[in-house]
Parts: sequence; C-alpha cells; structure tokens
Amino acid sequence: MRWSRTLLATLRDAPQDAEIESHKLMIRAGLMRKLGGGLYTFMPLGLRVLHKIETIVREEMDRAGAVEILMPALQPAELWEKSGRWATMGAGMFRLKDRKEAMMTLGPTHEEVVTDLITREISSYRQLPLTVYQIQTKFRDEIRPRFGLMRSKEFLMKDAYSFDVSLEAADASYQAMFDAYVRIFARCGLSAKPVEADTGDIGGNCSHEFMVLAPSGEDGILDCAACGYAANQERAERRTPAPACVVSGGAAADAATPGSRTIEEVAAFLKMPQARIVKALVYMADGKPVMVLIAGDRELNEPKLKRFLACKTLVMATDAEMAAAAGPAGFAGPVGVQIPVYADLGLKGACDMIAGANRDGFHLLHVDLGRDAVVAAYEDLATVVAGDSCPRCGGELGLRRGIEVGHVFKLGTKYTQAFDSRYLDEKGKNELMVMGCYGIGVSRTLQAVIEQNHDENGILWPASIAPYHVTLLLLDPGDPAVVEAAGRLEAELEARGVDVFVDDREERPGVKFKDADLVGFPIRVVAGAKSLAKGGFEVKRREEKDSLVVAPEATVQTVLTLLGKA
RNA sequence: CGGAGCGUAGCGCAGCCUGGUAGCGCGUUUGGUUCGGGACCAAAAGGUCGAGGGUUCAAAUCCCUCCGCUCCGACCA
Repeated sequence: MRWSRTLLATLRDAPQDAEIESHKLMIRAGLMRKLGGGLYTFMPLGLRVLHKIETIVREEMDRAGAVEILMPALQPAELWEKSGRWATMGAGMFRLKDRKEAMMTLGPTHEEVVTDLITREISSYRQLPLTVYQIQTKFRDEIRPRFGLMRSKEFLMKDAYSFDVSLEAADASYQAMFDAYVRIFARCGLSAKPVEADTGDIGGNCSHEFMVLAPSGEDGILDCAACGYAANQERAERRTPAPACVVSGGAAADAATPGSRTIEEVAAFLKMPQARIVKALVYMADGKPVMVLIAGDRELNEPKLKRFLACKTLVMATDAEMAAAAGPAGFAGPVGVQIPVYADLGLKGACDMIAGANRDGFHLLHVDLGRDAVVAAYEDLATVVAGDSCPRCGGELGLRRGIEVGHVFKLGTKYTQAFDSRYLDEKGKNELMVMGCYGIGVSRTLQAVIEQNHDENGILWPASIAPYHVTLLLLDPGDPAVVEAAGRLEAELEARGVDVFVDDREERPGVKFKDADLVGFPIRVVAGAKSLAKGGFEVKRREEKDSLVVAPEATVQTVLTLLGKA
C-alpha cells in the first residue's frame, strides 16, 4: 500500500476530548475518527489492526474446538422477557419499536438468542459438548462513554457460549476457553492477567476477567504478591480486621455537631478518626428497604451486597422511600426493628462508636453495635483496598488498575432453565444443559494494546497485529534509482507475506520519520539517495534507536529475521 | 440523574469580563527557496462563532431555553 493511495492523515495535536494516551494516539495516528459520543469510524489502518486481531481470535477459537456462527444484533424483546433481563438490564439496553410496535433491542449481549437457538438445535447428549462463537457488534447505552474505544456505545465483541451435559463437563469447556484467552492475548502482544471477578448482570457463579494492567484502567484489581491471589475490586475479599474500638464507652449520648454533615466533617469536628464512625446506608433491594452499617473509613461494595442479598435490583433509597419504609432510620432507638440491618464484618464487636442521631446537628456517642443495634448478620461488605489482608494467606494486598479485555463465566443453568433447554441423555432422560459464556472486547483489546505499547513518539505495534509490518520511506521519490530499488524490495517483501506500507509522499524526511514513529510500524526501511550511496537500505526496528545499512539483496532476509518469520 | 466546565476554520486555541470590520498556530491550495528527525518566504481558500429566542442602533460578546462534548458523583442516608 502507498500512503498517497490510502486514507490516512496524522495529526500533530490530539483532540481536546481525548484523555488517555491510547485514545490520543488512535486519533493522531489516523486509525479512527469520532462520529459522536462513544461512536467511532475505523479508518483503513485501524481496520487492518482490527481484522488482524479478529484473525487471531478466530484461529484460537477454532483451535479450542468452538464453531463460528453469526446472530442478529436486532432482537425481539420477548426473548429478553423470557430470561427476565428485559426488566433487570435497565437503561443500559437500547430499546426500540418496529413498525408493528413490537419492542426490540439492539443486542448488548447474546445469551438469550443463543440459548433459544441451541434449545431448538440440540436434542441429544451425542451433540454435546458444543461451543459456538461469533464476532459481532454489540450495543450498550453507556452512562458515560469515554476513553475512545475503551467504553463506547457500539463495539466489536467476540462472544462464545458453551453447552454441556454436566457441571464437570462445563468446567472442561470453561478451561478450554480460559486457555484460549491466555493464548489470544499473548499473541496480540498483551500482558493480560486473569483475576477473579463479579458476574454482574450476566449471572452465574464463577468468572474470571482478563485484565491489562494500566494506570488508566477503569477497574481496580487487588493482588497478593505472596500467594498470587488476584481479584477485581468488585469481588475481592479480605481477612476481617479488628474493629477500631472494642471497649464500651458507657451509655449512648447525644453530641451537638452543628454544621457537620459528611463523615470527614464529623470526624474533624469531634476530633475522632473516621474509623470510629458508623456509616448507615439504606438501600432498596428488589423494592424493599435494608440498612447497611459500615465503618466510616470504608466504602460499601454494592456488588458484594447485591450478591449477599441475592436480589435482582439494588439502588440507594431516596429520601421519600426511606421515610415511607422505615420512618426515622438512624440510631435514635435500637435499630434493626423497622427494617433488616446488615453490617460489615469489620464492625463486629465494635464499641464506643459514633453514629448519626437522626436529628439535624447531632450525633450519638458511645454506640456499642451489639447493644444499640439489632444486626441481622455480619458480612464482608466493604470494598477491599490496598493494605488489607489477603483472604487466602493473610499477606498484604496491593491495588492496581486494569482494563478488562476478556471475561469468562460459568453460567450453570441460569439461562437453560429459563428457556427449558434440555437434551436426552444416554438413559433417555431429559436433562438441562449447563452453560458457559465467554467474551472478548475486540475493539477494546486494540486500544489496550496501544495503552500498553507506546512511547513518547507514538505507537509500538507488536508485529502480530501491526497494520503493516514494514514502512518503506521513499526519501527521494523523484530519484528513479531510489524508486526502482524500493519498488523491487516492496514486491519481494510482499511475495514473502510481509505487509509493506510505502511512504511515497512529497514530504521532507523529518516529517516521514515522525509519522513512521507515530503510526508505529514495527520495522522501518529507508530508501533514499543517501542510503543507496552508503550501500543499500537502512533498516531499523521501531523500538531501537540506530539503523543498520543492509545491501539490497540481503534486505528481505534481514526484515524476515527481525519479524521472526525466518 | 445531580454538580461543574467547555462548544469560535479540519486540529489546537485567543477574542467574551468592558457589545462596534472574526483572529493566531498547525494543516490545506498555488508559486519560490529548501531537503536525513514535524523547514522558510509570499499569496490564497476555508467560519450560519453549537441551535433557537430575547435585549440593543449594533451580539461571538449580555439574558433565556435547548442540544452536544468533557470531568466529577453514595456519607446525620
């Protein structure tokens, strides 16, 4: 390909709405352009990278025994009503009507469609196990699309679904996908770490996320250097610490705290650590109020609470809901009577605490949890933070940021029950299939590669997914000898399966060097009157500083060697 | 959804407070000089100043409404 014949414009400045380096570089290097919030057009070079990632994904899915299908993005609402997710998915789904007023959705995922399909197609244990996959556009009405392809309203996803005769068989299918994911990300030049994860809206009982460690990542990851435990912050557990105080301070008593509303203000006003304050939060779980108590210096982990309560929806109660459901919801009397109260494990046995008095301008001192509250259960409900103890070995946990590029789930029978997906076993009995589902954000993976592989001059593509392996800079496009030699090299490289991008523009050398670095081709070959006078082409790897002059007849071999193809 | 900030040429920005000819850099076009790490000179094209309404002799500038983009988000609950 020649630069002059494709659609590629590099930018000196990044658009003002690009926040993170990979997003800026994708725009500056001309890989994509923005249409609107969370919507992007892939330009020729960006699309080539996307296709190369897809190829790796297909090869590894096929190798793992999965078969490719393609399902509709536009789906009837009735399928989603069947699984119950029409109601529980909330505003994240795009919903629309067709001309007959029938409700439809632009699929955010495909468990419903695939389960419906497989229920019709599979009737015998002889057809199992079966894993199907597709690479397809997904639609999600994100609250806040951001960071370019990291969180967009429309994105390319590889989703796979396994169907098995038993939990044990499903474990094997899960492991096969897990292993395939490890290979896929490695082949894309990514260092991705599998961590224990929350299952969220998808459901099921076990899942791992593949995380690309990067400071710009949207997810927190707790990991233990001692034993290797690693989990998403949404799910991570901790060894329960002792409460801030276990000695009673006597009877509870009011204290005036004028103007102090937040935990910070109350702690500062009373000159007490935040850990001595009891934070009381009221949530509506499937429409019913519950109160949660947690130490003032900790944050409640909503996914954990949701899992513990086994509820479908969980939102903070509004003022009106609290007034209607519980009346005063503070420590004005023994709490736990009006509505169920759950407390974080870190508060078990806590004494001499400070709590809201349910009166403006006042707090309660000397609160003993065991005496002044009726706690239905103590549970691990806090968000784990750096410095907490590892739940496995007690070591100190560290906190890092990560980008979720893949997620594998064991679904059990959540969907096969809803769709009554059965097969006939060898004894002629009708049994439910056991499912797993497996996703890779293909477009997000592309950007994650850039996030992990760039320097101050631009992108550093791994050869496996680079838009082109080699950029051939024509420094003297008017010199027939240069054009002739470069043309021959281009043809020979292409014949050996090397993708070559020729910069044939009428530009000064400096501009071409800068652009070659920005776009990030793994290998740069310079063809110019100067280099030919020195004895041939100058060959340089993107990440290295110095080039070497290679005789024209040896250049193809040199490039192949550098690419690891020879 | 709530709070804050920003919408001026393809990209990055100034001008707005204090109303009076719409500007700068990069990019683009033409001509010339250059030519190995984002050259220089000269000329030019390119704008409904996010949209609509209002105030005014006069609005990018002041006021109102809406739209879009970006950042932030629970704490006697």
